[in-house]
Formats: sequence, structure tokens, C-alpha cells
Amino acid sequence: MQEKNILTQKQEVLVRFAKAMGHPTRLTILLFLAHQESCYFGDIHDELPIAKATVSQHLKELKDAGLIQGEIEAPKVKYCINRENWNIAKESFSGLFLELPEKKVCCK
Amino acid sequence: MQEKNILTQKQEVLVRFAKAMGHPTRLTILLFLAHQESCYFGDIHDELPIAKATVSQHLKELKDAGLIQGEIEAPKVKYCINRENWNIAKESFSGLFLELPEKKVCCK
DNA sequence: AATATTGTTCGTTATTTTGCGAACTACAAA
DNA sequence: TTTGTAGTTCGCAAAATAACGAACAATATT
Repeated sequence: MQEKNILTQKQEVLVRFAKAMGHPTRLTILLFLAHQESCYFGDIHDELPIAKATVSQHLKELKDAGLIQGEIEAPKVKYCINRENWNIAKESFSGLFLELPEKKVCCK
Repeated sequence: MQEKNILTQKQEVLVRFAKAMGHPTRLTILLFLAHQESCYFGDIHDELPIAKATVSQHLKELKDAGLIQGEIEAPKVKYCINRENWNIAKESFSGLFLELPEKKVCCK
């Protein structure tokens, strides 16, 4: 029975990335932003079968997680992948998956 | 406004991995299983400040996502990282993070 | 057969998440 | 200054998630 501090700061950040990516709509948005040239809210909304209020909410969550960033280009808003955090996420996940040694004593 | 099929099968699998990893307790469990020699339920439970029913539930979710597997070793249950899916997850995430081109027209 | 050990499942409660329409805000254009 | 465009925020409802204790199931041991 531990008290707390089960995870390091970095691991907690990883959890937040994972949680943000763990929804179909949000992964769709991330993939869209990674590829498309147009990153305006309206264009994102057009790709999705959900209300704009909901899209806005998902964008907020992605932003809070640090995976994207928004920029006002009045009267529009342009969203982008946050490259800095994207790279941090990349490293975090690849680091995680490397934590399983080839040979491990228990289990197969 | 799309209808459906927003994500490919592989991308949906990625969402499930991400969702499973997007909880502190579950990431803790994954890290524990990746490192420790003892993978019995009781040992996992001992690491966590939560009820065994809750631990069991989280293990079920990790198993449903495919990240771990359980094996009865009566009267105990031994849990392990599912290496096959672990590698699929590794590839899926690294593939995702590579989807952002270095140069992209919109955004910075 | 009875008991102990180890986890899982059930039923419930509290919280969080998802989703929507309506109202609102900010700025641009007329 | 009024109107239009583009998104965000609010308030709510429904669904999903997280957590627990109690009951249950499966097997080992006595």
C-alpha cells in the first residue's frame, strides 16, 4: 500500500497525453492537424459529425494536454500541433515502450 | 460532416491503447509489470492504495485493451505484459508521432 | 468435507466525460 | 453603428468511469 507519488512528473504528463489521445474524435483531430494545410476551427468542424460546441471542447482538452495550440486570426482561430510537446510525447511513449526488457524473469 | 469511418482499424486500436494508458493507476500497473519479477495480483494490489475490486477492474481494462494478459496459477493469478500487443502499441504510437511532417504549410 | 487463500463479480454511489443547443463574445465588414 | 462571421462558454442531460464493500467462485490445504 503506497501513499502517493506512484508516478513521476514525466509519467503523469504521459498519462495526460494518453488520456487526450484516448478518444476517437480527438485522435481524428490530431491526425487532421498533422496532415492538413488548413487548421481553422471551421475546417476541423467540417470533418466531424458533431456539434461545434463539442468540437470546441475537444480542442480545449487537446490544448490543455499540450498537444495542440490555438492562435486567433480574427475572426477565425487556427489550431496547430504543438511541436515542442509533440516531441516530448514522442519521446515519452517510446521511452515507455522500451521499459519492457527483452528478458524478464516472470511471465513469458 | 463525415458519416463514420473517421479512423482506420489500426487507429481505433491506438485509441484503445491510449485510453487504457490514460489513467494513473493503469500506467502504474503497466510500469510495474514491465519491471518487477512478481506479477501476481496480490503484489500489484500491494503497490496501490486502492481496493482490490478496483485493481481487478483496472486489470480487466488493460486486458481488454490487449496490453496485458492474465494466467491462472491457482489460487493466484499472474499478470504479464502482452508482448505481442505491446510491440503493436509501440509501432502504432511511433507511427503516429511520425505523421507530423517536419515542414508543414499551415501553422508554425 | 471443511477451511483458507486469492481474485472476480455484483450492486451501488459519486464523479467525470461527452454531447447538445442556446446564448454569448470578439472582431470584421458594410 | 449595425450586421455578419467564427468560435467559445454556459447549462443541462445522458452515458461512461472510478471506486468501494460485500458476496461469490475456484482451488489448495487441512
